[in-house]
Amino acid sequence: MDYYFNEIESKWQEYWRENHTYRCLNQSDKPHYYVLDMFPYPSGAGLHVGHPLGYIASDIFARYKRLRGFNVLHPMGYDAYGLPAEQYAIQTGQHPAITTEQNIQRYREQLDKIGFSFDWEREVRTCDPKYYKWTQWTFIQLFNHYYDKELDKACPISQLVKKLEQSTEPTESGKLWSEMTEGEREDYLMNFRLAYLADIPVNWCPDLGTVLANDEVVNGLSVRGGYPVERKLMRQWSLRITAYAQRLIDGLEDVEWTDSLKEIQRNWIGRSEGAAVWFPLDVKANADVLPGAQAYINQGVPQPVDSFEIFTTRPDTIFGVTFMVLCPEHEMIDQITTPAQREEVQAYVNWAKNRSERERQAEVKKVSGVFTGAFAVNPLTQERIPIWVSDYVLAGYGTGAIMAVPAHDSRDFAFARHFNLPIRQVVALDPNNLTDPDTWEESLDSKTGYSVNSGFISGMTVKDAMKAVIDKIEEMGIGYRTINYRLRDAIFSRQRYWGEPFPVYYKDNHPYTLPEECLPLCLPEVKDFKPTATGEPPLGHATRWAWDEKNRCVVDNSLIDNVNVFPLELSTMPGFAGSSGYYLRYMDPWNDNAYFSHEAVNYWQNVDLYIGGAEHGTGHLIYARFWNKFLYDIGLSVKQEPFQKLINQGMIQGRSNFVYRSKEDNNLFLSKNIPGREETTVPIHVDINIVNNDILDIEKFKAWRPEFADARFELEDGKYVCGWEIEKMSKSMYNVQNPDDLVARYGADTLRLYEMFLGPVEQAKPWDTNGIEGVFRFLKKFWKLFESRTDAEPDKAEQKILHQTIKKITDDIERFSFNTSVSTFMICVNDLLAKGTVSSQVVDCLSILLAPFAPHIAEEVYHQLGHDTSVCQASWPEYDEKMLVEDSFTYPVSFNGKMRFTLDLPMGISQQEAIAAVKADGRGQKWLDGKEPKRIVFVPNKIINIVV
RNA sequence: GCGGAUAUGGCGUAAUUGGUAGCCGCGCUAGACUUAGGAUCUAGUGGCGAAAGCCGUAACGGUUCGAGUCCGUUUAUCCGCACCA
Repeated sequence: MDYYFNEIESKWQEYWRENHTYRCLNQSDKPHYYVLDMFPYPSGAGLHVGHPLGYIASDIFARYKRLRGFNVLHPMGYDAYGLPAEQYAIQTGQHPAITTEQNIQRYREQLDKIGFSFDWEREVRTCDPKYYKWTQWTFIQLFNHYYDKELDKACPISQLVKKLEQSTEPTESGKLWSEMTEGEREDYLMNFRLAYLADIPVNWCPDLGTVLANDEVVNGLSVRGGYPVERKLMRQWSLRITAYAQRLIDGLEDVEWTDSLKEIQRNWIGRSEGAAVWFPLDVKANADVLPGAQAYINQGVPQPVDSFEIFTTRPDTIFGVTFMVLCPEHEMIDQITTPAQREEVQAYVNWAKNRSERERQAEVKKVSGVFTGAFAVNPLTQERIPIWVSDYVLAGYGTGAIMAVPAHDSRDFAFARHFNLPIRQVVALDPNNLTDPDTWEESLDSKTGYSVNSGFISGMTVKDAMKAVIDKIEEMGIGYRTINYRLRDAIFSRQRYWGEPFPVYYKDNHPYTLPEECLPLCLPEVKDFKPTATGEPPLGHATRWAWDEKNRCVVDNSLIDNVNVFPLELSTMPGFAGSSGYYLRYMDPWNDNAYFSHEAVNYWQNVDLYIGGAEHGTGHLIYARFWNKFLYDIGLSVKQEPFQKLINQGMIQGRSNFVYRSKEDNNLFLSKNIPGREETTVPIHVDINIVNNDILDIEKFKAWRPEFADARFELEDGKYVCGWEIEKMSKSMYNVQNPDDLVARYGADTLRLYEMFLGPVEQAKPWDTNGIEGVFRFLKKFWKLFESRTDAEPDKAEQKILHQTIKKITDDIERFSFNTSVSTFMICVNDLLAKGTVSSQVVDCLSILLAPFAPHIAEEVYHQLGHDTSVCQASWPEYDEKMLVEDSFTYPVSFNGKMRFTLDLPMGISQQEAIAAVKADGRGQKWLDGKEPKRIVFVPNKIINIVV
């Protein structure tokens, strides 16, 4: 009987569904293992062949772990909130919930056909109120916690309040806590809450009508849609992820991720060690602008404006400072600019402010700036230095003010050259051989030299000088050792509809969170998905928020407590809100009373294996780690790191096919290798589904589009050969391969094996189906092998093949080398077929080995061999070392390092025996030529080398 | 510019981790069985050479009896960050 994959696959998929074969319980005597895929955003385009790549890999591992006796949690769900559904809603009026539901249905159908072993009873959707209740709940916890720097963890804000109540010191605002009004207290606490509201410069995308997080903007364009993004000051919710910067770096030590991904995260967090130094204003030099300066000079009253704080990673170069630079946004520019410079400075600041983010980034090399007329004092040398303004100093990093050392910083160097400012060398690779900096072509940024012209640090290495300078400034009280991070707080508001509503209302303009028992605060219906006429987010259209428990209800965007009416927050949460903790919810998705129970999290701990794309390296994977660490601090999650081992599946690119249309004759198409084709034709994308192995199906091509119905062809060898190119997988290039077609044609098992066979999971690769036949052929051969089995006991040769296969497959799975596993299976089946007979015992064992990879055929074979349970309840076979032992080893024999021949010798022989065997061999006699060897290198089971 | 990675036949890849480079698959060539082949099977397939043999893992150099693998320099490609002081 032939291998009818259709029958087999639908039969077992139904069996698994009916028997809840992959249901996973939270109680078990077995050890636990959690295998997770990054859950997909259900886009309208459906699943393409790139999605299942990671899912197949994780499914193989999950199935393998089950066979190894683990209780495996392997869930799936949907990251269902997102911009595309909402953009579609704006265009068509179709409610995003409906589109999303349809897309989810389609995804589910597609996934089911591939035969995954997900426990669908644990499915989560981020847009489900039962789920986002806990997203909102976590937000409330973030709001109600602050980061205690001494304990180095999040603590309840009530503890901070208690400290403030007991404190006799005034706060930074200058007032005692007890003297503050409620509003002042709320404002003050806002500086500490882990979820806080603040006026911050944000990435505003006018076309999307929302703000975006840093990782959602690339080169000044939005990741979604590619619209321009501008900087804008807005009142927004943010998460104080920067409080966790150090722990996010440290935690990378404890996880098994690739070095490159860890490095991406380290770079994104961007830790820099250095010093903050106060550069006082030179009051005398600025007397004409500084209020109170004359009084200070004449009568010695306190200094009116004290100083600028700068951050530097090169405190050792402080003797080389020749000017200071402020960012255009710096708040003190107005106070220090001299009347003579005022007009010019204001013009520059305005110009800088109105430049788009993209312009600024595109013109990085262009130097611009303006002198304020003011001067500061180098606190170490008492030297007077001019203060400039330039947009190469960024407002968001450090303090927005720098000390410029043009000799040793390339940007300062370019600035100094452009404005003709002095350059002073204070570091040299060779202190005895200094050259005039004015003749330099570039600055000396290296940290390997020695300090020169630098007072007490002259002669020290840069490293020592750094330490000495920091010690000195701390001693003098003019600065301190500090660390800066590039990481910014995560902007958490989106002016969009399709997201989690904030559980927040406003009283006297101050935000308060809803009581927990009021959650979830459901997303209301709106009649329009666009912003309101007054510029409010879409939720401003809502007239009734569906919520009326506990005698409270929300009407007209307002919370009514029967006495007062409070407006609600109208923005929604960003995409990463729902995806930051979903892996924890899978542990206990039915729980209505908690995010997840202590029992569940104590059992599962964290994700053992996480598979997904590296493109989430600076987004989801940072946010989720932050989210988890916060939940850890408040006693919910039990591990500091959410994802123990992480594998990044490589991106699958599209492989486009082309036909070549003659320039003269629109109906004539030339095959790729026709001479002169390149000059006389235009390549046209052709649907890859009507091309097989680069050979065009001419009839299907004619039927594809009316314009090609009368097409004529110039063929080669009777075939039309198409051209091809690797491009992004996209509808417009007709190169999207969806898995359904392949499943229909070859079956799910072939698709699964083929996706693995394509190459290492981690590697990016173009999709092509050129090799899929070979994998299909293998399954047919395996089926043939199964049908030709005998009831005899397996003989020695079979056992050797089998045990080699067990060993190889086991090793391959353990190191995620699934492409070599497929090869191993092929070799095994070829060997057994070549041998002629195979014992059903061997086939039985092979069905278990194959079950993770090709579960349907394995299940069918396993049952036909007389088992009445699912193959996934079998146990993984152990190989027997004895079956693998070779009785001889083939030694390469070399003379004077040159390999001359090989010699089969028994295992475990001694050097004497080996050399005797070489001497006995005719080839050995020839090379020794009667001489005694000078030296013998003998490595058992490796090599025999003879020096003559 | 900084950081990370990769480089092997016509193609995807493999190499017991320093030990006969090219397993497995695709493609290709020849053959068998066939009314037929988008089925199946057999043999061959890195290059040069009639053969013996020589050459060959991006390039050059080094360590080693022995290097695809380790070290150094260079080149190319991919990815991440990018005026982060």
